[in-house]
Amino acid sequence: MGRSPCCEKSHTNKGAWTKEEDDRLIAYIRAHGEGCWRSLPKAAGLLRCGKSCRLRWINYLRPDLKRGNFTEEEDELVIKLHSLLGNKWSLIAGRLPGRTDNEIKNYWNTHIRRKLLNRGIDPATHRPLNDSPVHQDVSSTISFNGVKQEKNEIIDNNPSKEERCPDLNLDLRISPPYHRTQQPADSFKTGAKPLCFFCSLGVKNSKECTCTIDTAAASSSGNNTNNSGYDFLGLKTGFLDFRSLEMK
DNA sequence: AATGCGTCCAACCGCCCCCTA
DNA sequence: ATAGGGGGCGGTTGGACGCAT
Repeated sequence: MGRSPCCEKSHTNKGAWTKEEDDRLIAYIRAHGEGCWRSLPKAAGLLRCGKSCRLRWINYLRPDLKRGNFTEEEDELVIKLHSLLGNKWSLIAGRLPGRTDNEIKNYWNTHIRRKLLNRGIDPATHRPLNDSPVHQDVSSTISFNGVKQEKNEIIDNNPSKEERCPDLNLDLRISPPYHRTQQPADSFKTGAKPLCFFCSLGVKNSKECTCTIDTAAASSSGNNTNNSGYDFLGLKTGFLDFRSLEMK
């Protein structure tokens, strides 16, 4: 017994969307906002699966989408983020305003993969193609555990530890997401604690999350004020300079 | 003009996670 | 505590298009 289908497939259209369907979806969302995708098609008079409506809206109809070619800066940012996050397209998209995960995924597979291959870099590992597998790390991409390890190394301030992914020199600074999460100014006003690295990336309830730890510590000590000095990564620096995570 | 091939990208599929009752 | 539902995500597919032969 599998789970119940998200919609009655026999009564739904599939394939390319028509102009009329687009108009109906846009009009409905303008009037009612993004709500329950499952019930939206019926309410909007669309013979579509709710998921299909969601995808169409997010990837194509949303008014804040940036259409057109990727800039060189966007290219490089995607490459850097991919080297850090792997195929977490939604997280990568969260750092590129106006770009969708689907768009970035397609762009990666069609353009950037080839670009990296031309540079002699394996797009999956971000290592030189002729690099012997014997010398490669077990993980094909930099995992969150790897990030945690790096973060701990910073905190430990121990420069003697071995570097990961030595071929990569990531001159990357991660800033809070452009959208989706709100915090910044208000959190300072209200005294709310800035998000840790994992929360800032949109990873919910991560085991690595330091927000809850700090919050618990703060509440247990009766101290509910902002832990000033910690940035959104949960580090004591003003920002995380990924040069300190250099993988050269 | 017809055909074959490669590329691009919108859309689908199925799994997973999270929330809620 | 847990099962079920809904939403989100990543992988994959297939049709449209352009170019070469």
